[in-house]
Amino acid sequence: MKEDQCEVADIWEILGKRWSLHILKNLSTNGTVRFNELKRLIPEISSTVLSQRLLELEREGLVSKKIYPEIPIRVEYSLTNRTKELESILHQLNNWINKWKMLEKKRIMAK
Amino acid sequence: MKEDQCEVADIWEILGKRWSLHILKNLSTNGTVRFNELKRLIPEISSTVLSQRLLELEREGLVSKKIYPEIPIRVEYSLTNRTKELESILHQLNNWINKWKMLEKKRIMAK
DNA sequence: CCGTATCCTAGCAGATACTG
DNA sequence: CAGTATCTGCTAGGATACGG
Repeated sequence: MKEDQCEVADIWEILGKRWSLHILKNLSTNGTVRFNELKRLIPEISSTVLSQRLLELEREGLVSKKIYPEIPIRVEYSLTNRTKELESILHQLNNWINKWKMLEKKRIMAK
Repeated sequence: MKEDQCEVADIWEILGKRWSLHILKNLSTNGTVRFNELKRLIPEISSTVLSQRLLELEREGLVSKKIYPEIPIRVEYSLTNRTKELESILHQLNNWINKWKMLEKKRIMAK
């Protein structure tokens, strides 16, 4: 009885978490980003959560992490190849939402 | 500064909630479904939560509700036209996940 | 600079019981 | 039948402070 829907639920549990999408989106548009840079790009996020999300995303193979053992240390995050395909899907989702919000506005104005 | 990403996050907050996808999926495959029918299709869900989710989904225009004032009362839920487009996106997402899980398995077996 | 450890809090999930 | 009301955990998220 555990069919495909459950799998979607799995990924949703990762992507559905707060900030996951913000992170992916920022990596998508900025390419390679450092930890604090990311934090500046998403000002409302806390280090704790950003760290957690990145760890999860890395574990799931959605984000790759590169450590440069310099002083001070430098860590760079980017999307993996696998995530590139996801990008297009997210893009579609985005379009869908925008279209839908526009219609929403029209409906309200029409009243 | 509230650009498109924020909108995606919005929708994710709805869809990302527990059971939302299960509900949409069931409506997708069964077409028109009554409250208790839905509850039977998702046995682990409670009335409280099902009711909440349906309300949220309805508010967001993802689900339509039709009330037949019979006795006993009959209420039917179904997807809206707008949600149909979403279906295809979710389907793609599903494919992506499955593909990705297969690769995952292969990697583990290759060890 | 890049995080982890700690503690605190809000809100969600679920069980149960009850109404039009 | 189709819900709402209420109560109780629980845990994800957030603020803060500190360490490699």
